[in-house]
Amino acid sequence: METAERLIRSTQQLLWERGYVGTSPKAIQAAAEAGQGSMYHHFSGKAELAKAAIERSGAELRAAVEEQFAGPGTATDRITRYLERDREVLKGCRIGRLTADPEVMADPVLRAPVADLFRWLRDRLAEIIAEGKRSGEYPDRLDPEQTAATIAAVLQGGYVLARAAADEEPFEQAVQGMIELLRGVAR
Amino acid sequence: METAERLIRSTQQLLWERGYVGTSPKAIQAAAEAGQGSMYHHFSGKAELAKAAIERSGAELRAAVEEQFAGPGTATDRITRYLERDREVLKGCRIGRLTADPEVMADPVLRAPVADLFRWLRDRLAEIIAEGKRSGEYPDRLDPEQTAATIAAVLQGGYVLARAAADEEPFEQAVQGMIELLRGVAR
DNA sequence: GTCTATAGTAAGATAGAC
DNA sequence: GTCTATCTTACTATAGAC
Repeated sequence: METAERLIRSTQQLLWERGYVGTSPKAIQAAAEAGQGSMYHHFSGKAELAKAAIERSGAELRAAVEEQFAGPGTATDRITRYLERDREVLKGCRIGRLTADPEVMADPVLRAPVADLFRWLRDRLAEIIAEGKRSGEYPDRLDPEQTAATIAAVLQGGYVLARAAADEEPFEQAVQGMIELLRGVAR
Repeated sequence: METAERLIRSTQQLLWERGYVGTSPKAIQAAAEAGQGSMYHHFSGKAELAKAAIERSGAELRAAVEEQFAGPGTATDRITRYLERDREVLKGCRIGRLTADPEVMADPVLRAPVADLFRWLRDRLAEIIAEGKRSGEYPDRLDPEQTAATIAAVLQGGYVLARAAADEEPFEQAVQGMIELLRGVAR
């Protein structure tokens, strides 16, 4: 693999584990097995590398989610498939964790791909719920945007609860609770 | 105010804004208007100070939540009051954000108060839901622990969505979506 | 493209005077 | 209790040789 690619992937991993503030160029270089000069040849610095890494992670997540949504079944089926997908729960969300990073939030260039991913996810969930309403699966009173935000929030919050407990259980409970509520509202 | 107290409060604030990894002793001293020697006289170092600050924040949050729960009304009323309480949404959760901090998660002493708060919160929510079941407000099939985890997760995830968007709206949507689902399941 | 040398700043803490 | 001096290591980058 080329050096630039190794640098991006190592940065993705480190941002996931330690965030932007907690990740040093030196650590990236070590993980990528690249020298100092090599890193600064390919990227202007930590920020540019992080931008590339965050955008890459966003694109990967989008593709993975789209895969869960794509299959057959009712809206509830498709959302359930997404919610129940295998996840590294205790590692948390690669993109969501960046919202806790002060320097990512302060830099519009770094925050943009984070904002974009969640904007896209909520829109996509709202579409599926709207389809469910049109097909008669969900009642008229169900608000697609609200419900989409609730579903996205349960996942992100589930990670928080699980990491706090150092145990996947709260995540699984939160997700199953959400699925039950969704089934309750569905006909 | 005494120096030790100022140091704790400044640390609470900085942990909230920048996390543990992003907060330096120097920044704490500046915020508390305390000298280097002063800080190291009262606390052994950054970790001990953070421990005190996290425990303090946990106790404060617990008291605030208990206040929302304490009033009159049905289970749904009380949970709704808690969900709709005024919050500094874009600042995120003071305790929840620490689950993104690698050094807090790695240190059992720092993680304990975080784990305790969320354990307590989920238990407390589950109690209220169980009361709602006993009073006939909620159906038998509703699982208190699951639903409690879902509610706690919606709040934590709502913060994540709002910060990503730099806008409180997704938080409000997620919360209202949750309230609607809860009302839907209640009789 | 990659390497080593260099550099200024900050992190996190200790020592000892007052 | 608080202050200043000092220390070691890390952060983040630049410069210039190869």
